[in-house]
Amino acid sequence: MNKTKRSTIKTIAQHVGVSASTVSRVMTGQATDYRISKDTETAIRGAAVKLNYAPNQLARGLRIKETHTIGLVIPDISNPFFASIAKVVEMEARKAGYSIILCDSQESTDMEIDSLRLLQNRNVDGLIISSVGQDGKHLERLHQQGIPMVVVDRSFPDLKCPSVVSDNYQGALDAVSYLIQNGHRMIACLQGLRHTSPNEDRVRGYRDAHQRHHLAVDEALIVGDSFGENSGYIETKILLKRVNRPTAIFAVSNLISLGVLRAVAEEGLHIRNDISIISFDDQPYSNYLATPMTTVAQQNSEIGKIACKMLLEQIRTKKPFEAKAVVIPTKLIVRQSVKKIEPVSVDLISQN
Amino acid sequence: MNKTKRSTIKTIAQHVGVSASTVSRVMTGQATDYRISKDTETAIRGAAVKLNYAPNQLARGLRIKETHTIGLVIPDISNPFFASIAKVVEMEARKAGYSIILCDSQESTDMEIDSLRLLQNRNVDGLIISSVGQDGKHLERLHQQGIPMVVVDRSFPDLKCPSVVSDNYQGALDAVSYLIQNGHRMIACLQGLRHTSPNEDRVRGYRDAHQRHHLAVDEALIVGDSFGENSGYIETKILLKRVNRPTAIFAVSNLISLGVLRAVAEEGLHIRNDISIISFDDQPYSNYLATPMTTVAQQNSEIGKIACKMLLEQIRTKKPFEAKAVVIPTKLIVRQSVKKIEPVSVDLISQN
DNA sequence: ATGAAAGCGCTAACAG
DNA sequence: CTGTTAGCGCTTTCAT
Repeated sequence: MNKTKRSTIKTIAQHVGVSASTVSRVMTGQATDYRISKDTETAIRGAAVKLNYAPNQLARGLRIKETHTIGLVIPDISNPFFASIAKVVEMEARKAGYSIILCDSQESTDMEIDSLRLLQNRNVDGLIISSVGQDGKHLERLHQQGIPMVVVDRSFPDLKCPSVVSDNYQGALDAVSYLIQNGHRMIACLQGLRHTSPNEDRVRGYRDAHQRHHLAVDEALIVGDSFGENSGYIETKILLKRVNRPTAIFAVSNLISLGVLRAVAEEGLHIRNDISIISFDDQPYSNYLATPMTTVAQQNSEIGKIACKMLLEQIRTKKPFEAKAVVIPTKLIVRQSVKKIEPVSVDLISQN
Repeated sequence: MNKTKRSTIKTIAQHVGVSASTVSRVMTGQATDYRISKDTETAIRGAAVKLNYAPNQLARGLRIKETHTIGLVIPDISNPFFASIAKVVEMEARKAGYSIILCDSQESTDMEIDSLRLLQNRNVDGLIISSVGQDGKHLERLHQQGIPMVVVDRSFPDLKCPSVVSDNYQGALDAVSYLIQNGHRMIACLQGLRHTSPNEDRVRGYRDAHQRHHLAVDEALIVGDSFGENSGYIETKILLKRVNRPTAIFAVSNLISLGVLRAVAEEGLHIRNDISIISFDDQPYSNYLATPMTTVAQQNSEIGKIACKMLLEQIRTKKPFEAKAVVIPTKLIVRQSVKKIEPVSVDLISQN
């Protein structure tokens, strides 16, 4: 309706009686470089605020080929882990004058590829991505085109591009070792999306913990196929029906452990008394659950902050990619969801 | 490094041997409108995929004055409530061909105003905002300029702009009535950021519930000033020290109730036995807490979905604003955090 | 110390 | 059925 035309560089040029170029120079802070007289400068600045001028970033971006936007593509913004990363990325980026275009890939590779295309068409200056793909093919393509990017949470061995991830292997190793030290021998591993680096690394930690304690891993106890709540629920339901029920569960994500809680409650069982659990991802509520949960905490904010800094650095220097992989340590937060038990029968095998 | 220039409309024009306009017409799907020959069309399409052409959205936006982006500004993306709204907004928007520029205002009015300016400079086609401001002044300005927008979660009586919010008043009324019906007479209200509509509406519900039961409200029991966890923690600590400790708490947000849990645990007390609680916002974990929590559930996804639809509708029709306020019902989810007690002394006053 | 002109990539009259 | 031209708002040589 009352669509008051936004004032442009031209508007204020004729208002002051100078050329557009001069206005541009003042607005981009090159007044002194071009030795523009103090008078005209103040006149221009005055008119700018009076006419409420703000540069059209679209036009600017088209001209200088820099949009000061960065694309953030993550598998699920409603997952607190990614939400907290998004939060700090947005904050850091904004401080540096960048805006975030958010894409939720919904754990789908197709959606992810679509997002990437879309972001590229919008000329983002860089990309922060937590990829759901099995491989880094589509990322490699972008990389070839010289688009600055950093991968978070999930990494690809063959992708020469900076990444920042938690020490998933060590975190899992710590968790499962703790279970074993507490006497557990039948430990189920509720894994997430397969062939993704956090999943593989955590499962590897699970395996190695067994090996270090000279325990065989029962492949039938490694189940699940998604980081979501439902996978945790379904697999737990099945596990609990087994004649030979595991004494503990290692859940590979916060959502999965939520599913475990649901299943355990439904079966009328109790965490700790009936089955122990350790979950990846500490949450604000972890300590206030029916049984306060022992977790592997990731440093979400650190991950986001470092990723953003690395990306901005890349953008600024326009330097070729360094495939630097930053690994952030995790921390085992011991609470009460693990019962100390006397290992039975099985542990005759392992005399460590 | 290997910065392969993106192909433009021109590239493919000379490749095929036609003019740029023709290419443009084909790419924008106006081939038939302009009765372009099947031959040239297929030739153009062929070249487009071969040269991996994708229109530069910046240039396009500059020209047609539509960027197909919408700005989403929310107080805290790491709050699950807002994260879930962001999720569905992104999904709906994308389906319609729009991208989201995300701004986290960090519960600060200044940041919010900054975000709005920024988004305007980026020529977003519309805005979805959950404002932290005391009034709608800065929103009114945008509104005057004819920028399509819809307000979510928080609304302003004097702002003539569509909004979609939960029925906060009714939700609070239900919750507090439930407490009263269970015999509670000293009910603390842990409120959030004052002068925001959800807070005021919920507090009003709290008051009216008392009135309907002919109970006086003790103003000293209405405390707190932020939707954050810390406010809930601090105020609860203080409440628990009172000689005349309240028997129940009505917490106005999920984060606040988390603070309550922390304080109560720290004091060695137990939810329900020592103090009852109802909290706004149901969460996936609510049912698995030490004492499963009775909550007022909002329909987050609905809110986001409707807001997005309304915005897109506005953008499409370019129709003047309708100040339609959509109100989404809440639902009281009864669990076990409220103890049934025999009202003492005080209730001699109320013989209803 | 400032202006004129060209052009970023695209679309939309207008002209055949 | 297709091409020419102009222009969105900005920056940046190149002049002066």
